[in-house]
Amino acid sequence: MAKRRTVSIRDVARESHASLTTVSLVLNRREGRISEETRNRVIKTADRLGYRPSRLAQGLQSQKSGLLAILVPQIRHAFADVYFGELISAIQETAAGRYQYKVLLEVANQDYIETKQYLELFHRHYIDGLLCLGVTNRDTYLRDFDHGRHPMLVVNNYLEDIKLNNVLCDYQQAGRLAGEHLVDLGHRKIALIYGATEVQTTADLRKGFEAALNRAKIKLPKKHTNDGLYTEEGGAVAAAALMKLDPSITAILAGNDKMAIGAISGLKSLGLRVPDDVSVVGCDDMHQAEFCDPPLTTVHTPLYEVGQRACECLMELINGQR
Amino acid sequence: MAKRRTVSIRDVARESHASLTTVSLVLNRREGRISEETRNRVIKTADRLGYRPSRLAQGLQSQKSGLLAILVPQIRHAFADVYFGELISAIQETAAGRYQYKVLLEVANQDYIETKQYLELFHRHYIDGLLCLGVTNRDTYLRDFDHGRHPMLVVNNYLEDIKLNNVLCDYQQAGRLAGEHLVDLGHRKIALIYGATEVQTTADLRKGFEAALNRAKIKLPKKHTNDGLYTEEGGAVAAAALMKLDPSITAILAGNDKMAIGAISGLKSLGLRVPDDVSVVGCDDMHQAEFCDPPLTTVHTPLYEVGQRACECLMELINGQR
DNA sequence: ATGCTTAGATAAAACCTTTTACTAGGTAAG
DNA sequence: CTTACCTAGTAAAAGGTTTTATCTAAGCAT
Repeated sequence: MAKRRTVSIRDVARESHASLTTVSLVLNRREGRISEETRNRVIKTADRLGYRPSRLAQGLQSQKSGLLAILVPQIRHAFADVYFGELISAIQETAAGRYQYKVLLEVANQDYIETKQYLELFHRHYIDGLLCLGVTNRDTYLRDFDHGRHPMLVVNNYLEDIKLNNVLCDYQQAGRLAGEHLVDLGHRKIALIYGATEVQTTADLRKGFEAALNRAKIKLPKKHTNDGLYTEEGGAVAAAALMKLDPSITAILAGNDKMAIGAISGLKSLGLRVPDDVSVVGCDDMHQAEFCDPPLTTVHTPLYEVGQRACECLMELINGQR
Repeated sequence: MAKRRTVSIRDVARESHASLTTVSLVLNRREGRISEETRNRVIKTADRLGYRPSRLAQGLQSQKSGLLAILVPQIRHAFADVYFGELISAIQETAAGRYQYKVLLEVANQDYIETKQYLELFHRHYIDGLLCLGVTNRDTYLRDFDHGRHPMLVVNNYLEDIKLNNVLCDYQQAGRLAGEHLVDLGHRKIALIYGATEVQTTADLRKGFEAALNRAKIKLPKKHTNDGLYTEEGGAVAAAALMKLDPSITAILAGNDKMAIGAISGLKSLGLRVPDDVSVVGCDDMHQAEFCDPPLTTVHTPLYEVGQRACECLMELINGQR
């Protein structure tokens, strides 16, 4: 590995018989200060030497790292989850495409939270902004951000008692749409498999769903709801338990597509046919849903747009706009 | 937003009546050079002031960014893909846990490749190492790395004519296992839905698969193979086309689970029953596979381990070991 | 008293940029 | 002729760390 020293702005200055300042001004295209002749000479030299400004030095000077981080909870192989993946794709593409920002990946495990790594990220000038995904009410550590000193944003969720910036889609409406759909199909005994009670958007989904049912004079009693843990396994177990409790159920809304897929699998292993015996509706519109048997009916939530918008908002915060 | 200047090592030095050097030595626990008394004084002051060394300054000094990048191809919403997600999870966890390295996300779109951003990443000292995912033979731009000056690694793939470092699992064996399994079940008319011909590991899978069939005196003629584009849609179309060409096929191996799921969906919409009429075997062992109807038989490829190992190898390259 | 060693500490250089404040030389206005 | 201003350019500071080379005072042997 050849120990070739990296060419610095100093080298360009020397070789083009100009000062550091001049080179910097030319390369950052501050117009009007430098003569055409000098400009060309500098650019040519920089090209010849293959000069590339060091991001580290630039960052040190500007106190900006040009990086933002995405913080996801520690679930089993977090990034293999389609929900997070969709958001991450949106954020990465927006950050790279529109803002020349790069995206860092962080997982909030036990130790990470205890040692407050998420603050360290800012203090040590690793990042300029932070996006939090998959936030629940248990994530009280986010209170550390409520003074609003660091640009950060909660994506597709919010916390009841901590005031933070957030971008999300309307889960109440999603719940309402799903409810109306099932009612229109003539169902009267309808159940809900929710994700986790500590997630506000789940509460919203339920609220919208229940409101739609109530409008059709249908109740959503406790025995018609169950926790599916946001996983396929959980969905399967929850669906089976629901049917055992009340075999007359004819429709189920699941809080996300993973649980819906699990629920279908669980129902089938009970010998029930989907959708003939029980209808299942999901939520998220995963690409996979289309290839299930039967193709899953699902409420579209514009995750990609949410990610995009979140990234834009974060960049505004970073640039000091509201 | 309070304009509170960040506390630097200089402040710690002043407040603890010691020199910059002393503070630096203490904080980097170079043993033996500093008296116990001074050490304690410095540590206490640093604590009191809440001093945090700036990663940018450290990086500038050490010429290390403490970052590695993962480069994925530009497919539709790249990160919402379970295959990449699994690898990324493994890499992120290994990098953060064992090496205190952070992980950057990069997508290789047209413009990215044309402007050689992947080289820029190194030249501008953004990253110390690079992991390339989803590489195909068309990615000839990787030739830029063949002088081995920059620590980089191709993950779970390799290129025939460019010599690069890589870590991968044995797809020939995966193919062989799948082949033997289907032969053992008594199938004689067996088809293959491959991912993309330009991917070496796909070629390996096919080689192993064909070898296993040949050993049982079964041929794999051209009309028994088809391209599934690595997607669910592709798998569905490919499966339908195969059955149209030769309705006597009774088993299909798909190069990954997404295509397998698509194939099942395609077969069902032709009115065929799975597995009664046609068996389908996938490859990758996606978590989802278990909840398909019927539960998908799939060859386990140790993606998590591959990601882990890749990260370890990359760190060795970064640290100058082979 | 002189020289040698060592522990403890430090000044200064290096890493690479950007920005601020300044200079010299010229032109236009009063 | 003086003042003001413009142009093209530069020196130096600032940003925050680590490392190298140097310094000082004390202890000890000669």
